[in-house]
Amino acid sequence: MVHVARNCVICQRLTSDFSYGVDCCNACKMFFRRHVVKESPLKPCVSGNGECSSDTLAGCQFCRFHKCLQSGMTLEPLIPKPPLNELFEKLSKLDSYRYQILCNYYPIDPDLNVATVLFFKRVIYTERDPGSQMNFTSWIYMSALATIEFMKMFAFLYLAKPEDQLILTKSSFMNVSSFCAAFRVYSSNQEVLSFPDGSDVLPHEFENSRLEEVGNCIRRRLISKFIDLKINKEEFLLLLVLIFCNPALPNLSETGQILVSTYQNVYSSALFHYCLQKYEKCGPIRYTELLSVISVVGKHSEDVNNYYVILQLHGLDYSIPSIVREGINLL
Amino acid sequence: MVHVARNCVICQRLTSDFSYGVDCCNACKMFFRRHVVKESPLKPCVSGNGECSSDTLAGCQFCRFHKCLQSGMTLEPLIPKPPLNELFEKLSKLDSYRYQILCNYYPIDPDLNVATVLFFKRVIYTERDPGSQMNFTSWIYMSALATIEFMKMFAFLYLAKPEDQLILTKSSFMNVSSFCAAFRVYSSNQEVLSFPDGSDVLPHEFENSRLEEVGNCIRRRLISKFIDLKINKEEFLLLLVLIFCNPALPNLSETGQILVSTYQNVYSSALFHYCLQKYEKCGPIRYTELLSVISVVGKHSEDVNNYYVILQLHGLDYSIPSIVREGINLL
DNA sequence: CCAGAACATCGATGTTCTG
DNA sequence: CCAGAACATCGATGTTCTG
Repeated sequence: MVHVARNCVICQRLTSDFSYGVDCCNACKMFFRRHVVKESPLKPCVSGNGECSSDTLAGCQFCRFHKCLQSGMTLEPLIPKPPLNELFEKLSKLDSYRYQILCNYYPIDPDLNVATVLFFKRVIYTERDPGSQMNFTSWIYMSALATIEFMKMFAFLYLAKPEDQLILTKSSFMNVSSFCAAFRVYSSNQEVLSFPDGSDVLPHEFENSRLEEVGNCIRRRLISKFIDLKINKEEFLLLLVLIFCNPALPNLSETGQILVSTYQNVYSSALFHYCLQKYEKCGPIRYTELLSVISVVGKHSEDVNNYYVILQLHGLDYSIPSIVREGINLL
Repeated sequence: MVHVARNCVICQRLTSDFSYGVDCCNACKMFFRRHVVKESPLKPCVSGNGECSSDTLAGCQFCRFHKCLQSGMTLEPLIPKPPLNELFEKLSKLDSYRYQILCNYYPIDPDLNVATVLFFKRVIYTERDPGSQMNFTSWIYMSALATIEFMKMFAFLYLAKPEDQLILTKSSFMNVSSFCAAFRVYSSNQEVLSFPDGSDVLPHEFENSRLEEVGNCIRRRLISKFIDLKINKEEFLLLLVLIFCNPALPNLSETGQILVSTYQNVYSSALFHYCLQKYEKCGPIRYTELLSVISVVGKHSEDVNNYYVILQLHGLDYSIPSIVREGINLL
């Protein structure tokens, strides 16, 4: 038996190994493995443009990792998959964390944008005075922020290229935010979307029949779907993650698509297993029903988009924070 | 005697030390010391915007180092100062390296810009076929590249913020390039600026009395100054560095000014010591004469600027590579 | 008391080895 | 033969100690 030396597809060093589906040296194998297993964020590209050449690859986590993805290294089996109860516990904690921020904090900066919230390690918030009055504008501002902070807790986001992180966040934080609000309202047996203090999720200051029509869809569509399906907390939590694990976004890079679709797989298979466990032979049907919630979220987001377009046409969109505009423009 | 604990001005940790002129902990002291002594390039800012907060400072070389500079830490005594003969040997090597590139290489990319050459670890060049014909455009293109590659060898450049690196490079590579060409021509007892193959440093294709006038200043001004002063290789090498250690550039950040003026100090004091050693009591006068060369470089650069403005006005600037345009726009 | 050498620690990376 | 645990190394950072 002859060992044929080939070049590592990542770093070009000579190797005779075939690991994770590609010809690569042990060092690159372990590098990739560790980052996926630990989900530790990548240091930014050393050359600044994500185009380190192979002789500098070893010094640039970012380029090396993305070269691994691009070369087709097996990603999915390496992703940690805790038992379902642990997973739900973790997701539930993250969701409470989101709700904590939403209800109790306010940032010092009154007009943050998505990129700032996403790329700053720590945005500075102050605790809200319990007596402080929230209005429509401050509620949607805080909803956006709390949701983005929630999404930031998913470490895999930081394995993607910064531009992909931005695309993913911008295109889903509004959906995630509505989805969470809808589940809170549904859990307290109400039927109309509202902010945590019970106030309306849409501005009230004008009358327009078309606005009212779209507004009512926004207020009710998601919640009635929840009622139909009698969705529970566990199902809610996994769907929540699936909403932003959407690889079909325009402009996502190749490695972005690989990452997102792989994580989508991981979470949807968790959902599938949960359904089997809970509903036994009806599990597969339940699973399909649950996935249909995601298309309802899509419809909801069209409603929101339409609503704001109408507002804008009538020049009534002055109270919309710019971070929310960023979220809507992409829907 | 009571040790009063204060906060490190860099990282806020408690400390009772006073080092390099500021209240700072030993860790920050050693961090700063090592980077200046080793002149090792800083890893890019982790948060991407150069605004890491004090709790993340320890993880971000870039922000930590610039906070050190900004807080007024003593920089100059830490800069390595080799004996003059070693310094000249080093500078001479770098200059030969520059000339090697100028005469023997050509990049694969025919239209590189300053930022790319500066921030790429390694631009890809191929060896020139000895028979390959260089024309005006390819010569000024290669002159720009070789000069920027030369400047990149000065490690202190990479302690500055990327935006300052760009300002420094853009505003001096044309001057450095002319200065080197002038010295080469002067050394071979000629009086008219030319490229290494003897061809003219200005394009020839048009007649215009004003162009001729400015062109002759460009061709002769620097060289006649060298002849006047009988400048030698050592003096040339130190002046060369002083040309781009110019802290008086517009838009240079505070830390950029600190860095550049400190290195300017180091090199001008080396020149002063050389003059004392070589010319003894006439040293100080010689030193002053030599510094006056720098203002001649300034005049030369005005000539070049005027020349290209005239070319542009007549629409005759089509053969100027864009990297050269970047160098002229800033003069 | 401060500068800097020498030593200690820690995290990332690379290599060897076991199942 | 490959996956991954265990061990080894290296560079950056932090602390102790000496002059």
